[in-house]
Amino acid sequence: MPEGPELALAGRYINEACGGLVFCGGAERSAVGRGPEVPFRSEAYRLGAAARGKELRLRLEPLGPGRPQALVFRFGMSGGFRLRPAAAPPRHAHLRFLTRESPPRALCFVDARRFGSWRLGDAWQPGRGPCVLTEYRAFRENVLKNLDDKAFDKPICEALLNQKYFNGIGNYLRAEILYRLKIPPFEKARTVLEALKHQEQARRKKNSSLTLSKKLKLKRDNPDLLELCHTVPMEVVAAEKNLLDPDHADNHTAFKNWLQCYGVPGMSSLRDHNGRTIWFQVTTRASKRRSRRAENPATLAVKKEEEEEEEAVPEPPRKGRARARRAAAAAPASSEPEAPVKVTRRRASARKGAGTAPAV
DNA sequence: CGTCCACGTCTAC
DNA sequence: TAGACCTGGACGG
Repeated sequence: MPEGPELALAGRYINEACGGLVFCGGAERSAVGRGPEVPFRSEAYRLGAAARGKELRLRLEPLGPGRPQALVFRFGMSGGFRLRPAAAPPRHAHLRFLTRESPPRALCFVDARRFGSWRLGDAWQPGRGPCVLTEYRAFRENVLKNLDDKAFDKPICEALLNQKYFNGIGNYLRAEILYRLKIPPFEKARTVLEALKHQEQARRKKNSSLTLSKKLKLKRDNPDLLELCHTVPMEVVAAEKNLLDPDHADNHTAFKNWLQCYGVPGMSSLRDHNGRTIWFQVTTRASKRRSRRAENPATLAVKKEEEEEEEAVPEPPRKGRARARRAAAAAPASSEPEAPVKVTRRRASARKGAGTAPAV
């Protein structure tokens, strides 16, 4: 579930499904939940939610006397919220808020892997930047004003996971965003982003004579990297229709269909320096020409025809820097030169699971 | 059965 | 920059 869009959707889900409900009692915490007991109890209270990047704030507002209580959640790899009959809570529900309905229901914070957590109070985690979804202006400025930060010494694909600057971007979004512009993932972040500044200025000059509506259209049709950090996650939020049931089957299917790069057959993948898989498309001179011509591709058709050509593989990480605990697979023999890094190119026929296809 | 992989942080050599 | 923290799904033998 959980990158910016999923947190935003969880917030909407809570507000829409629970906005009209009255809750009562305290917050029931499971024995293993990664968060504190919640010092709150009320005979009648309401819930409201707001998301910022990869955090979600929940407010418990008593209808009668009593002080409100706020909680800030992070979802880790598997967290989310569900409203369920209180008698049949989902597995791994670590915090539950009961409604006053006749057969009561419970809004549950569910998190199988327990990398998620909550804290008391309404403060966002200090050090996380503005939300790419809800604070676009501030987000953009925060990046462009701080390009001297060493965070931008890193490859763009790694910088995009830095929540100090890209609060809400995660592993699938970084792939989808870079893919839209065909930016090689291991290009230095500062180089990519400095270019935006100049580009911004150049365009402003060039377009100064155009009408406002033409300017807007130009901007829409040629989004830069930072704009995509906003619009791409917005697409996910807009696409999800079954808000009231986060685990409705259609949702997942729609999401899978939306992905153009992450985990998609035909795309390539590498481990970044933190051992995370970065998905991207190997670009060739030919394919660049092709996509420039196509501009608004009937995506599926374009993907299919992607085939063998001499490739301009992005600068790979200097080392395999792979997973945590490897079963001593690749021989550690020769130290440097041949990086154990594999560029995997999946053909359309390849099996669906990630990491299956043969290296080329 | 087993191994590998997963939408994310954290902290400790 | 390795791990640690977790469960569960997909796939292989």
